[in-house]
Amino acid sequence: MGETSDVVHNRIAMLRAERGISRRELAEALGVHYQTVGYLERGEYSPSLYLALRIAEYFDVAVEVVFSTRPFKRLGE
Amino acid sequence: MGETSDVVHNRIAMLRAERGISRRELAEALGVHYQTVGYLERGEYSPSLYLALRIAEYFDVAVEVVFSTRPFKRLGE
DNA sequence: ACTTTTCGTAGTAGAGATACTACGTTTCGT
DNA sequence: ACGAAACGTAGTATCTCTACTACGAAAAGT
Repeated sequence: MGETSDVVHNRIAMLRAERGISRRELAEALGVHYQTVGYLERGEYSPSLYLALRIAEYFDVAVEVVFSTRPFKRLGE
Repeated sequence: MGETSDVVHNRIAMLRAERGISRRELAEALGVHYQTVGYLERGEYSPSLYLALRIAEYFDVAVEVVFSTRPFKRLGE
């Protein structure tokens, strides 16, 4: 129904920046189109659960580190 | 592309059994149709990331506790 | 035994996710 | 300054997810 807001926030761009890899590299590692990564980072839509699990796996972190129903805090505080 | 198998396994039915709640109760708490929970439990399809995050939140566990790209181990072993 | 709850199956309809192509813009290396 | 790489926008096509209705079967309550 989308009561509060069915938006999923993500830190893909941050994790990617942190590790210095391009969208194309990430997309290739995940086996998806490089534009798909762009759509995800811009929040145009959120990934399937399957993709989300593999993204977290790729970055070697828990799903909640990459995705959240609520906005992530900024780096300071 | 679905290289290996883009199937997502889940333990929704188990968690529900463990806590003694019905599909309808869970569905209501999540704000989804009660049939949707049935489809998920039977693996007819996997939830959106948004739903998956809220399911994990509802059961108060990490996403990886409920969902996995690989089959869960049985209780013994 | 009967009723109610729970679960499964089936079908339609609409929204969302992904692939893909093509072109424009910004950033980076040298 | 130039070319290349990275990023953004736009559009179409296809598949998946979710809602919803209706009906049947199994389990549980009384």
